[in-house]
Order: sequence, then structure tokens, then C-alpha cells
Amino acid sequence: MPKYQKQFRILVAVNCIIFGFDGTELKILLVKRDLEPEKGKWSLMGGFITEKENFDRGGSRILKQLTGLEGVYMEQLHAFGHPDRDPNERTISVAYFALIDIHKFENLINSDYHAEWFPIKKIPKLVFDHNNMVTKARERLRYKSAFHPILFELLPEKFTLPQLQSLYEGIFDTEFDKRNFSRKIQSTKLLVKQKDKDRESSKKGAYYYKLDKRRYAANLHAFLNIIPNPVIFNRL
Amino acid sequence: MPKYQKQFRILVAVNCIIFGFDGTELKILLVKRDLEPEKGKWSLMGGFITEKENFDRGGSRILKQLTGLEGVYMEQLHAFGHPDRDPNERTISVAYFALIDIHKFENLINSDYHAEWFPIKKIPKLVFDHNNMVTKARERLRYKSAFHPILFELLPEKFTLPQLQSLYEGIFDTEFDKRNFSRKIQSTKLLVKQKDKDRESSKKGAYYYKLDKRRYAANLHAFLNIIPNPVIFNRL
DNA sequence: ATAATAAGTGTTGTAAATACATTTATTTAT
DNA sequence: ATAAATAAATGTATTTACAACACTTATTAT
Repeated sequence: MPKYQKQFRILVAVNCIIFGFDGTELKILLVKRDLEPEKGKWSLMGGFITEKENFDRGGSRILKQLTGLEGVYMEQLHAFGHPDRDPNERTISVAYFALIDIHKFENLINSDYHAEWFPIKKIPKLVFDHNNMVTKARERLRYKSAFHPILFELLPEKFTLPQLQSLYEGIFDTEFDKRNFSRKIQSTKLLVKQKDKDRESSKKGAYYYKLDKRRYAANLHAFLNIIPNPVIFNRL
Repeated sequence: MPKYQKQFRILVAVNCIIFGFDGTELKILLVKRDLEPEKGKWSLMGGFITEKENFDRGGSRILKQLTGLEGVYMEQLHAFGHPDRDPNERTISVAYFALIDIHKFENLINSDYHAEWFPIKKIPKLVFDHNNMVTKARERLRYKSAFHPILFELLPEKFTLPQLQSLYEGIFDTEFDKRNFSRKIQSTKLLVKQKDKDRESSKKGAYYYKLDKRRYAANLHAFLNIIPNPVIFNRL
């Protein structure tokens, strides 16, 4: 077979924007970059694509390297290809965003990397174009979660409605009426009320809910329309 | 500066899914591939990324090469990176989709390429993973156009409401009530009624409309909700 | 017993979406 | 000149979805 001889070849990386929610704030997991250039600066977790893997697998591999987690919600975000984005050598990067249960991560943390959670509103200056990636990931998460039930991926198996609401409020940077919010969420029939309560965050305690996994799997692509007024999108 | 010596480098291409609407059907512009492997087979327009361009520019360049058009609606769709997608040598491709006014194309067609419009429902077997790209582009177009006013990009400057409706109906593969459709479209205030009529497609004639460009520019990211029931997404 | 805290719940008004049928302008055939 | 055919244009009534709003309940600490 002939080869595409004259064309030039480029380094291909994958980066992950890893979201977590600690009950109060939306956070992103960052690492200190361990190779030159820009060694020691904060960065998204990433790595070069290997010869036999596709992007999805590369993304999963890199997520697992850092967090130990598999089977996590992950989605291709965008391919970044500015010729000068890595000053060392031209490198394109396919960015993925992942939603993880922050508590699972704490158990599995890989100490080969120096990783830290940063609140989404206090992201430091990152290497290359990683701040752009974060911005785009935030926009996508906001957009997608306005219509699709994906935010459950950020919560532990059992969670309360007030927790869920504060997650939505954090992402949309606004407040919702708890009666209307509860009604909308319940109307999806994705949640199953448990008999026990979370007694950490209030005196009365809030009932736990779990996802109805069968329904959830069937409704991943369904529409919810949880957000009162979509105009919200214009202010990130 | 150090180099990323050990990593391997990959060919990077851009492909364009070019949509057009002839008044009746949604179509895609395909070319006969002019290099080995798979020479002579139907393919999406594409090309390798050059040393100094980013993806958006590569996409625009490739679209212009074939159609002569610039300033066209274009959006990054997805990066395709299966290791065997091109059997000749590993090549990743960043796919873009473009919406063009099919009539503008007819004037500017570049005879270096053998290009043809194919109805979206009669796309032939394409090279590599291009059929996957087309499927993904269709899904994206459907998804996006359900909420955002982008389908005007497929129509000429002056168009009628019945034309617009049949475009929507083609994309969603269903029929809408014309009274409700008209009301929804008008409620966006994006259209300006003209004094003249299109007399081609009916005896009575249908009034032309033009986009209110100022409002349109301001509303690109606005939400419309033209589609009665979003369940439609599940059947492509 | 009382105060403090956050959870939980119901109703009513308003706006949006849907379903549905007749009239109008024009051309063509008789 | 009239009638038939064709597709465009238009209005209303009903249903449904959404948003606004306030009080009661369970529990703990004093």
C-alpha cells in the first residue's frame, strides 16, 4: 500500500477535565505536571495516545491512572489543535470530561501524582490552553445537565434532595425554589426514596434517595428541563 | 527545550460533513476520493492538517477548496481516532459539519473534485469510518436544530414558511401542524415578511421571509423549542 | 418547655402548547 | 365566464406545564 509520505505527523494527547462535588462546591481535579516544559505547574491530567488505543480508551486509561476509577461517566468534549498550544512541539489534544463521585476518589488516589481538587471558581493558571478546556467543559456540563440527568454521576449512591439541589444551584450559579425543584425531580421517576435519613446537615434530617438504575439507564438521553429559564446559559 | 522523544506521531486529518437542502430533501455533499487507498470510492471531503493551521481553519480551508464558500456555518463535531480507521496508516480525523445554501454551491463548484449531492436517506457506503461521521453529524444537526435557530443557514436569503417547515420535517422525519409551526417561528421575531411571493410551488404563492440579521446574530445561542415533543430524538 | 434549624409539602394563577377547520388567492380546464 | 383544483393563510378553545408563593413538621440544643 502507498503511504501518505509528504504529510507531517503530530503528537496526539488526551486530557481529562475531572469534575467532583463535595456536597458544597463543584470542583476539578488538577495535577502538578511532571514533565518539561512547564514542569511543576498545575495542569489537567493527560497523556499521549498510544499506538493501539482510540480516544475513548485513552481517556479512560488516563482517568484510571490518576483516580483508579473505571466505568465512570465520560464524554468527548472537543479537540484542541492550535499550532502553538504546546510551545515545545506541536501537539493536539482531545479533551474529555468526566463526572466522578469525589468520595470514591479519596479511597483510590494514586500517589504517583500530586493531585488536588480545586473549586471551579478558584482554578489557578494552568499550562498551555488548559484553562480554555476547563471553560469549555464547564459550559458543556451546564448545557448538558440542563436537559439530561447526568449530575447524579457526581453524587454518592445515596443522596438527599437538598444535596442534589445545591449541586444544581452550584452549576447554574443561581437558586431554585425547593418545592418546584423537588416536583420536577420526582416527576422523572428516576429516584427511589429510602427509609433512612441523612442527619449530618440538619436537625430534622433529609431522606436519602437512590437512583432507579434501570430507569436511569433508559433515560440517559431523555429530556428533563430542570432549569426554569434557559437564558441562564448566557452567563457563565 | 526537551522533546517528547519517545512518543509516536500521527497523521491528522479534517473531514467535513456538508449539509444542503434543495427545497425537498436534506442532502450531503460527497466526493470521489482521489488518492489511495480506496481511490474512486465515495468519501467525505477532507484533507490533512497543515503545519500552521488549527482545526477550525483546516475545516474552513477544506470546505472552501471544494465549494468555494467562506464564512459558512461550521462547527466541530467530533474527533475520530480508532487505530484502524485508515488501514494505510494510523490517521485521526477531526470532523466538522457545515450548513450551506445549496444554490450558492452550484455557482462556485470546483471541478477539480468530482462532487455530488446525496439525499441523506441514500448515502452510499463510504470509505473508512465516514458513515459513522455522517450518522453523528445527523444526530448533532437534529439535536442542535431542535433548540437553536440554525436551519436558516441551509436556506437562501429569501425563503417561505412552507419551505422552512418542510426542512424541519425532513430533519425530524415527522410532520408538524402548519398553524402551530408558523406561530412558533413567528414568535421568535427572527423573520421579516417580504412583499413578494414565491410562485413556483403553488398557485396561491407563499410570502417570502428574510432573516432579521441583527436579531439572528443575537439569538444564535438562544433557545427556540420548535419541536413539539423531544422524544423524537430517539429515532434517527 | 422553648427556640432554632432545615426538611417537607399543596394550591392557585399564568403562560405555553396543542388540537383542530375554514377561508383565500390563484391557475387551469371546461 | 365559471368551476374545480391546489396550496397558503389564519383563529380559537382546551389542555398542560410552569412559576410563584407560606406554612407545618421533625429534631436538637438550651
